[in-house]
Amino acid sequence: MTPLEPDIKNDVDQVIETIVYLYTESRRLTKELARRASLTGPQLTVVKLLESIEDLSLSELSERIRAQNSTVTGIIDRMEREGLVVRERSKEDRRVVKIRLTDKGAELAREIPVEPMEVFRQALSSLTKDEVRDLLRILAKLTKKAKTIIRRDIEAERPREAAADERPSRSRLQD
Amino acid sequence: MTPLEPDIKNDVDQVIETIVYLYTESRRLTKELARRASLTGPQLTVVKLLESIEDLSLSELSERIRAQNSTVTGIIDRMEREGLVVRERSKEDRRVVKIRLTDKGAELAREIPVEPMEVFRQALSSLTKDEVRDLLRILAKLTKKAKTIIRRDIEAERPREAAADERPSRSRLQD
DNA sequence: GGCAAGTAGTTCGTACGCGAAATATTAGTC
DNA sequence: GACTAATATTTCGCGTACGAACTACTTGCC
Repeated sequence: MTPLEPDIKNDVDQVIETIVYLYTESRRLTKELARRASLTGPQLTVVKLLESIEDLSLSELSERIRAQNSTVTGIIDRMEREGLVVRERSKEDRRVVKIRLTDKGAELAREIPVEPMEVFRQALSSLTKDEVRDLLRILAKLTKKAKTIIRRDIEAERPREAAADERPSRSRLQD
Repeated sequence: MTPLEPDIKNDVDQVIETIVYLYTESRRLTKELARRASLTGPQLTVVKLLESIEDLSLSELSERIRAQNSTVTGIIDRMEREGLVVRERSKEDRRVVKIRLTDKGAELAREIPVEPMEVFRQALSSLTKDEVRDLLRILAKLTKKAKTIIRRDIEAERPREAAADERPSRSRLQD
């Protein structure tokens, strides 16, 4: 591929810096807003998700908030302890656990008007339609390339010498 | 020409989705690459930072990797335990702790060619120069707006006059 | 000099966040 | 119907990640 020019390298770093900034600040603000309702960031996300969808399995929840099942188990544990949600085993498939808001959790959800990544949404509203389109197009191209790189890189786990053999080397992307 | 269309909301969500995807996948891959050197993601970041700069105080390190001092203390603890870095009290200011790579740490750094956020860098190289410029310009505008929102929102936390009343329960600690 | 205020780093408690292993249940095969 | 593979969730160990409280040291001020 075409190697980067020095000044482009600089722009690239700037782009990375910006994306990291936007992402981390957005998370931080979500956390701050959550704190006012005595919640954590992830808990707020779960509460708002369950408010709109209601009756999600733990796996579905994990997928939505981009976390592993083992992580979500802990989050739900603490929310259950606080009386915000309840676990219910599914009748059709007894392996599945459905998560629902309690009355207390639903009331809390109503009181909090925010959505996760709200900063993004508000900030994006300051862009023109064309800018949003451009942004989306470029980011889409970026994502496509990134997916290729990720796939290649995961498969190239043991490329150098055949000395390594202890790694099963399976790809695990959940997207 | 049409001022507002329903699919703009869709584009906005798409942009958010994409940025989150890029960020989280990039972190995941960094972590994966670090694992091959028996490191964690943050540890890899620290090693590569110290390779290029050498002699950073803990606070400077915290700032660079966008984490709190208390977080970095733990990371350095574990790296010191592994013999990758050493702590050294500064002569000029005995409160300051300088972090340096050991020979083992320096050698490890040399063996690892990656930098954090490497996926971004590689993926961005697939864009044209103009696209990178556009992306940078739009993201800069986005950041500016986001900063305004964040500042406004933080100020709203401590209302100078008693204008807050829609918040029912006072938030306590424990979050 | 002496002391109050500030700064650098650590400690502590809590909550993610992940991967590997364990458990429980369902589906597929003969 | 029993055996096996697959799926959903939990458990466990470890490493971040943060804010509040604490210690050690420095600076500012008199």
